[in-house]
Amino acid sequence: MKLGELEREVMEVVWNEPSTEFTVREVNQHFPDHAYTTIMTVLSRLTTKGFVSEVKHGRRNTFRATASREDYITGMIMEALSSTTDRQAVLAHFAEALPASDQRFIRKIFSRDQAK
Amino acid sequence: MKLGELEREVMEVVWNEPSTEFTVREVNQHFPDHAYTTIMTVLSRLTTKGFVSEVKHGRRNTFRATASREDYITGMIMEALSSTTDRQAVLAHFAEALPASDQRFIRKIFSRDQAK
DNA sequence: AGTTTCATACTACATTGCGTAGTAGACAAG
DNA sequence: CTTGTCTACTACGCAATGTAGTATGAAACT
Repeated sequence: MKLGELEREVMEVVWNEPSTEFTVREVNQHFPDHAYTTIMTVLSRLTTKGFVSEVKHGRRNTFRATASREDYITGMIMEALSSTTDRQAVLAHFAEALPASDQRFIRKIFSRDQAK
Repeated sequence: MKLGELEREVMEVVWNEPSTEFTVREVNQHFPDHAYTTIMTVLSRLTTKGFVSEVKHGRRNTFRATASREDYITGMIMEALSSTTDRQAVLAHFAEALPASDQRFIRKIFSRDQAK
């Protein structure tokens, strides 16, 4: 599922501390220019979308990320990839377009677990 | 730039024959359930967005893709990647999540131009 | 030439997603 | 019991997109 701009910014906050449970107020403190209820709405929508889970602690509910940023981005990439029949053309294109440092990194990954 | 659902479907049509110049009617024939003018509007918007170029042939204009599907998808992947500070975590995650056949393919690419 | 056909340009409206936030009601603390 | 805070519910505006009608003008047919 796709995220809007503010939704994404909120996710950045919770992704940065994956094991922390945030109250609305704590999240809101990262967004001084947005109303408390705006952040509530966003968190609520993110809950519906499954990006955060809401834990009820009496009346002070908390939110935490259900998955990591890496999961999300990897998911986006997978989705992009799945939208073509010619995966190899895309992969090749993609590999070439990557900066050299990323290419080296990938090379390293794949030579490391060559055995597997 | 992002595409809507119908916009994307129209792009699929023109991407499938990159060197063909399509008239509106020709594109419309792939969408029997949509009005001619709907397809016109979509093609017009795709022109504005730069995904197709419009060539005026007197009164029967034609449209063709300005870039390949691979370009587009690669662009999406790059954009996804650029939205994190920790590229390597994502790349590693991504590499692991790929099906074995894709992994083999990447391995092959990178071992081929090891020299470069 | 006059009429019919067809393509395009322009305009318009509905829906949806998202950002924005107010208000009401519940509950807790002082 | 009053004041502060938290959540649930509701609402509104805007932009993107899907949808398509109408007007206009050119081409083709007779």
